[in-house]
Amino acid sequence: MDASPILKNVSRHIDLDTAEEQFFVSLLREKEFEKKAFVLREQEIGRDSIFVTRGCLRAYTIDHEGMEHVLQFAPPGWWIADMYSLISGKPGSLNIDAVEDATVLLLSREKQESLFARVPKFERFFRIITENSLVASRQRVLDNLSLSARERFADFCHQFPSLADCVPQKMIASYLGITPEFFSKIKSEYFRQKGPKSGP
Amino acid sequence: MDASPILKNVSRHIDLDTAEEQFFVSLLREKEFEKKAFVLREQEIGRDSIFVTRGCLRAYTIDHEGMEHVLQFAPPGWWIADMYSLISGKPGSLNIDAVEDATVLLLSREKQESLFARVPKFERFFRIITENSLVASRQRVLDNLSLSARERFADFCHQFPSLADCVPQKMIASYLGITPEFFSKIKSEYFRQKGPKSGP
DNA sequence: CGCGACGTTGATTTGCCTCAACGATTGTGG
DNA sequence: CCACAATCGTTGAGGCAAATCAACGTCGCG
Repeated sequence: MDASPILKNVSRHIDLDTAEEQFFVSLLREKEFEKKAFVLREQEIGRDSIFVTRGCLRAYTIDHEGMEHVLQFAPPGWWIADMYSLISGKPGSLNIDAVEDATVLLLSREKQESLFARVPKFERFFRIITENSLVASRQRVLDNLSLSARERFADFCHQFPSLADCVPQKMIASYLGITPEFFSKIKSEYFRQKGPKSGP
Repeated sequence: MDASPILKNVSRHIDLDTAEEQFFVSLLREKEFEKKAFVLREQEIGRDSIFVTRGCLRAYTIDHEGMEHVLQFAPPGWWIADMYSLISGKPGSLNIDAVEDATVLLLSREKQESLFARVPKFERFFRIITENSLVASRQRVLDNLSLSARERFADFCHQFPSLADCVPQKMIASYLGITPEFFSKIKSEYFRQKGPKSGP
């Protein structure tokens, strides 16, 4: 298991000595998923925080009409989880699957608690990344309230320029809250005046 | 200053001895705001986490067309802040003002850090309430993606039955992402078949 | 009392959805 | 390695949910 990506991620917010690093890594399980494989299904209990080292995951719900709604994409270096299920211990409503073949590191809630007990700094680490996620999620709420579909599309292109390469359009459309058909129309209109693959 | 509401709030997630309680309370500043007074304006730096003990605050942005978009209401017992500004130290885009006369307790980021240093349990407390906020915010994103205006309205009525009493309709409309006019139409249609103020 | 903010209601418009038909690409079993 | 199906993306015609615009009633407050 190559733990360097996750150690680099952790070191963005806290400093660990070698013993702490080793203890942390000893709690992780590495797992691989093929494209379209489920990491977590709705109604299951999500017991793990998931860190992606290769490929891309996605979290989404299915509504009463069978439509998918994408909550999050997780490319390498990102954390993903059904946090409702994780903190309540109850069945969640999120599906998490692999957009493309992926490798992840899993940290169960149980092991996370023992990590907090032995290396309290991690309490700080997870507080900080949760704060950052909250800022991003709230910004997304505001974007949905205040921006048109075209504006949200343009924002997405700037915020995640690389995701379009590995994620099907219909999933991005779903993330933006529009239909695949309308996404296609917006996109062609957008690149008509910007030139395909950006300007000068 | 009556610190019992905030101590009760804290005790939901961590246990404090008397010395810890006293130290925590010593870091708080109490402040009052009249209806419509600003707690924080956009472009200012939000240095405080805000706990409401009386009245009601609201956080919102103003878009390029001058329209307000409500991100959050904070009745008594709720925390509110411009977390982007709080954690980055940069000017934020949120306005926070009083929907009605309010009393709040302020904890500056600086004092919060000294609190973490002296009583590490608070690192845990804020991690947990941030996790809960994140769950709620993500659920709201999903609601905006998957529900109609009518469904969001009905959800809001169940989730915050008491807010309608102290918050003007146009602010609730803004929170739900609809116009005041359409809110009015939905509302009359909703109560036509449920009876005003709910059934038996 | 009179003014301004708020809420209501109706007529009209519009951004985005639905439905349908059609290429392009992917992938899969023979 | 190819035939075929399945999935995906594109394009157009028509429809609907919610916005906009406008007029009017009501309430709180100076």
